[in-house]
Parts: sequence; structure tokens; C-alpha cells
Amino acid sequence: MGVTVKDVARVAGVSTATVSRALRGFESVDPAVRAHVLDVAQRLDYVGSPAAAALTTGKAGSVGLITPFVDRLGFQRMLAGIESEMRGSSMDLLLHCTGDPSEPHPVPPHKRLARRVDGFIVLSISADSRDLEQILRLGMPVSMFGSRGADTSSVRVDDRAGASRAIDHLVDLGHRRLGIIYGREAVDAGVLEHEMHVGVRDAAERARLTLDQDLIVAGDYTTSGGALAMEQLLAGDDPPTAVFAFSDEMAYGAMRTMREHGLVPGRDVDLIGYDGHPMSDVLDLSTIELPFEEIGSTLARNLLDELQAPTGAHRVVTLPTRLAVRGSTTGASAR
Amino acid sequence: MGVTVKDVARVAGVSTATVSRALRGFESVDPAVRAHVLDVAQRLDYVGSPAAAALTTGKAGSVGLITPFVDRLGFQRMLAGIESEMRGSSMDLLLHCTGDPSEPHPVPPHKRLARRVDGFIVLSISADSRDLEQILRLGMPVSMFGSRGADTSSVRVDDRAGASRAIDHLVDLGHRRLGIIYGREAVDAGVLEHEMHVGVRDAAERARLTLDQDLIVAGDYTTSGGALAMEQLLAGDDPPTAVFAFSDEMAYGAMRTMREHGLVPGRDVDLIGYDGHPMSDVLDLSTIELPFEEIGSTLARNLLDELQAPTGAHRVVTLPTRLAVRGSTTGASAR
DNA sequence: CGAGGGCGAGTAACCGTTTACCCACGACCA
DNA sequence: TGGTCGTGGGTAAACGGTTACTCGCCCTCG
Repeated sequence: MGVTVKDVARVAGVSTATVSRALRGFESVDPAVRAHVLDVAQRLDYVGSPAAAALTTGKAGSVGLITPFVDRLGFQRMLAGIESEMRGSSMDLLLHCTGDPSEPHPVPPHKRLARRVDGFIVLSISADSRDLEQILRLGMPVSMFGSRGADTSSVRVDDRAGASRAIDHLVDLGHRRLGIIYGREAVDAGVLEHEMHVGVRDAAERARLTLDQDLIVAGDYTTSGGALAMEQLLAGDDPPTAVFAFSDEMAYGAMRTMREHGLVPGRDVDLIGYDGHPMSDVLDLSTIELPFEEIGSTLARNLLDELQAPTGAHRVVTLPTRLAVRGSTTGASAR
Repeated sequence: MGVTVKDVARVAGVSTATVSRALRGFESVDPAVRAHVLDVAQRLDYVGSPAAAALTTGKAGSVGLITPFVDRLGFQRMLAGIESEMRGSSMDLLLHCTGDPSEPHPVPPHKRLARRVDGFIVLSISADSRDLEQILRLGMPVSMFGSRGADTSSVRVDDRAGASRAIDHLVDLGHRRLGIIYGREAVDAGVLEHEMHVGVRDAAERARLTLDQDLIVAGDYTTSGGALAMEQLLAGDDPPTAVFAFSDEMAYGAMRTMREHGLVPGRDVDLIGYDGHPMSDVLDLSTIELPFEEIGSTLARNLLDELQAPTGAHRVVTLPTRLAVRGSTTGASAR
């Protein structure tokens, strides 16, 4: 149903081999012939069949993006970064969401997906995930977010420093009684979250501060979880004067709880989040900003580079965070 | 580098034709033989080559998602809906972002993309876009968000009713002086936005209300645009007592401006948005909720159905909106 | 008991590109 | 002037499945 190399070859009066060579810009083709072929191809509105090309070359011409979630705020920003980087290349992007790892598929989807792509970008799957093992076992180039060591190229954020930064900020404002809303129980937590706990502890130690274990609660990375966590923090006898939430979304939930209690962030309780979503500016929430777009573009770049010129080397890039001070941390509530 | 039908055929002691038939579940294969072939395929860890299959059948086995933006809040929710619907099918999802239509690509990307997919899901591209024309001209199944008439299957939201609903709500609260923050100048606007203007006008007429043209300003669908728009509204001699923003994101920006002016939504000025993002709950913003996930899943379902059993029919689905009343519309500011 | 029919399975052509291999031709050197 | 080398370009064999066509066999019906 389409025009093929054969058609172009016939019209241009050359062989299909020459058409192919001309189209792919080989230097072994006479410039005049190449120009002619290009012209004919253009006139015939020829578009190559990726399937056929993939079949012969073994290169699929696309990369797979694997992510456990699609509805988290950071995702779309990483995706935007990935997208902008991929636009230049001629690669296509295949999206696959692992989602709930409940029902085991008859054929693990990665096997199927692997035949369609040349490499993977993997977004923060917890380190112990079986999914990740399977993907790595495929032996294809992988660019992942969140380091697992050096067994693959990865982009990570200096979460330890970022978390420390948040605590430092609160301490600088005079707070001594801090609440922490973290994401998940350590048992399912990936490396990333662990780093944040370490960063918090380090900063607390430096400030000669002991954290009250009752003020360290889980928020499940959701707004509702954050709301519940804040509820818990406020319910105690001696509530914190400042709270650090491990994600902006949890901080948003915490803000809702505060509002319901008639409390104003920055006046009654200081609150700082982690992620730096655009919304935090609107909500006047102080936060540690993560360079999501840059994470995405770096992930894509690493993979594309490796695909273009395979070296087998594993690049590990660590990107910095930035403290954004807004109205939710004023120190007014520090005793 | 992989195990092919030939290998399976050899090991199973049958021909490749039989392997293919068994794997695809044809009934013309003896059940015992089929079971045996399946077993061998499983044992050899056989995974078919999508490229080869695509080449012979002409079916790519994937659908393309085309969207002009990837960083708008509604996108990820539609994507989540699409994703969940696609998970059941064996189709893969190819993401393509048209982005800024500035630099014309040598080969329009859709031509290339079209050879990789069996159909398209197109997200709200403005109706006059050349991109859309090109996609339709391809003659492939298309499922689009935002109707353009009945020349393709589409899912739309009853934006006219939704916008009316917002105005009705404000009027019910006693407001007579309304501000409107719309998205873009009519010239680039798609059908969707036009519907909203009609809905606003209808509701105003029903309420025997004349809208002050000075209180109708553009916000470019961004928070910063919304902030600027609100600035403009507040700068006038006789500012509105209530404002309807055509998107939640613009409403968020408006809230920021209000905060900077020491104004509280729901007390000093009522504010209602449009979209129903989860964040609006946190911000206590009244809004018209759109069923984004359902939009996404319906888009996907329509396309998948058409691909599975081509009818050529164009389904047009209109989904309803829902008013969510929160603290930002109390009527307190209505004179 | 022979012919016809149906069913299961094999043969091989084909999908559209790519590329290893080979060839023809002109130039250059001896 | 003949041999050699280099270069542009054609031939054809893959790549891995799918499927139209064909065939043999057994069952059944006349």
C-alpha cells in the first residue's frame, strides 16, 4: 500500500541497493546519483518502512521508557526533558507503565518490549524490584533514574545533600523540634529514600539535634498520605514547630490538614517540601527543587549516546538540588 | 541473536507454518500439536519479532499518541487513562510530542510515525492546525480529544455546559460582577475554548447579566498567565467580586496574585477554576471537574475497538463535567 | 470397494530493506 | 600498451514471520 524502495529504484533508474545507499547518505554514491535518488524519493513521497529496516539491521529505532507510575508530578517533567532530547534524534519513544506488580503476565512484558526497542530508560523503580532485574538481564543499554551502583548508566539526585539542606534551613531559622514526613516504610524503599534519611540524620547531628521518633511518620508520597501524616504530627502532646516532607505532594496534603486546623504554614508551623513542583510556587511552599527536566534530558542523552556509539561504559551523573525559600518557612513558629 | 520460529519448528519437529499457527491460536491446529509447540516455545524462551510480524501483516502492533504538550496537568491523567486501557491489549504506545510548530521538519514526523503505528490518539490540537490535517490525510484510524465535527472518532467534554455551570454557581451565590480568565485569543483557539465562551454567554444571558468586556482577559493557560490576568482584573476601577478561570492552572496563578494583594479567595473575591486537578482540593479551589482518566480510557478504547474490528464508523462521545464546590466560592464577596 | 471430502500440516513465496559480494570500467603505472 | 587497482553500482541473499496453496491421509458415503 505504500511506495517502496523498488518503486524509487525503478523511477530513478537505479538499483534498490543504490537507493538505500543514497538515502542513508553513504559516501560511496556519486553525488549526482544521490541527488537524483533523493529527488525521486521526495517526489514519490517515499517513506521507509521501519519494520523492514528493523528486520535487517536488528535496530528497532526506538527506546522504551519504563516507569511504575505515570501520574506522579515529577513524571511529566522528566518526560518533557526526555522528549525534548529525543526530538533531535530520529528515535521514537515507547511508553510502558509497569504499574501494579500484582498479576504476573504470561510473558513478562519486557521481553516483548525488548524486541521493539534498542534500549531502555527506567524511572525510579525500587531497587529490589524483580522488574528491574529482568530488564538488566536483557543485556540492553539502560539509562536509569536512581542509582543502584554502577551496573548501569544512571542519573541521580544528591538526595542526601538535598535532605540535609532542608534540615539545615529549618535549623537556621531557629527550629529545634522537627517533624519528618517520609514516603514509605524502609522495607520497600529504594536507595533514594534511604539517602534522604541519611541526609536528615547527618544534618541533625551536625546541629546537635536529636530527632523525636514520634515525629517521623510515613506519608506514602501522596497528598492524602501527607494530610494524614500531618494529622498525626499535630495530634501529639508536643507537636513540631517545623516539618520537612519528603515530597511536595505530601507537603500539599500537610497544608490541607493545617488549613483544616486553622494553622497557617510559615506562621504557626513551618513547612518545607521536596521536589520543587511549579505548584509549590503558587502555594508559597518552601522546597528543595529537583531538576526534573534535566534529569529527563540527561537520561535520554546518556542512552542515545550509548546507542549511537556503544562503549559499554556506565556513566553515573549526580545532579544537585536547590533550596527555594518561600513563605512557608519564616522561622516565626520557632520558639 | 534470538531464537526464531525456525528453532522452535526444528525442536518441536514441525514446520514454521505450524509454529506460527499454533502460536497465534488458529483452530486448524491439532490441540496436541499446539500444546507441544507452545511448550517448546516456552522452553526455548521464544519471543516473536514484532518487526517481522509487522512486515508481513502490515500491522505495526502499536498506537501513536500525539500531543502538543506533555507538561500540562491534564496530560498525565489522560495518559494514565490511556495506559490502563492499553494494558489489556497487546498494543504498545508510541509517544510523540508535536511541540512548538516552529521549525518544519524535512519529513513531517507523522509520515514516519504512521509507518510505526496502526492508529493515532490525538490530544487537543487546535482545530486549524496543519498537523491535524496531515494526520487525518493519512487515512488511518484516529481517536481524538476535542471534536472537530464527525470526521473522526472523538471524545469531548461538554465544555459549554461546564462553563455555564461555573457561571450559574457564581450567580447562585449572588455575584453580579464577574471576571473571566480565558486561555488564548480566539484566533488560535480550538473548538473547545469557543464552546466555553458560548457557555459563559448563555449562562449570563439566562441570568440577565451583562459581562463587562474589561473583565474578560486572557491567561494563556499558565499559572503565570493567570497571575497576570488576575493582576489586570484587580487593577480596574471596579474589580469583579468573582472570577471564573478557564483552567485550574490559571486559577492557581490568580490565587498567587490574590495572596500578594492580601486577598483571600472565598472571602474577598470568589474564584472558580476548570479542570478539577487533584491540587485544587489542596488549594481549596472550587472547580469544574473534568473526567480526564475517563477521557483517556475512552480515547484508547475507541481506537482499540476500531483496530480490532474496523467499521469505519466515527463514534463521538461527550463526557459530562462536575461542579466541585470548595472554599474559594462562598458568596461572601458578593455585594 | 472406490471416490469424494475434510482436516491437519508442509512448501514456499512474500513483506521491504540492507548489505556482502561481485563486476565493469577507467585511470594509472610499469 | 597491458596489468592492476580503485570506485561506483548491480545482484541477490538474508532478516523472521505469515499465509496462500498444496498435499496426503483417513473417514464416509454411494
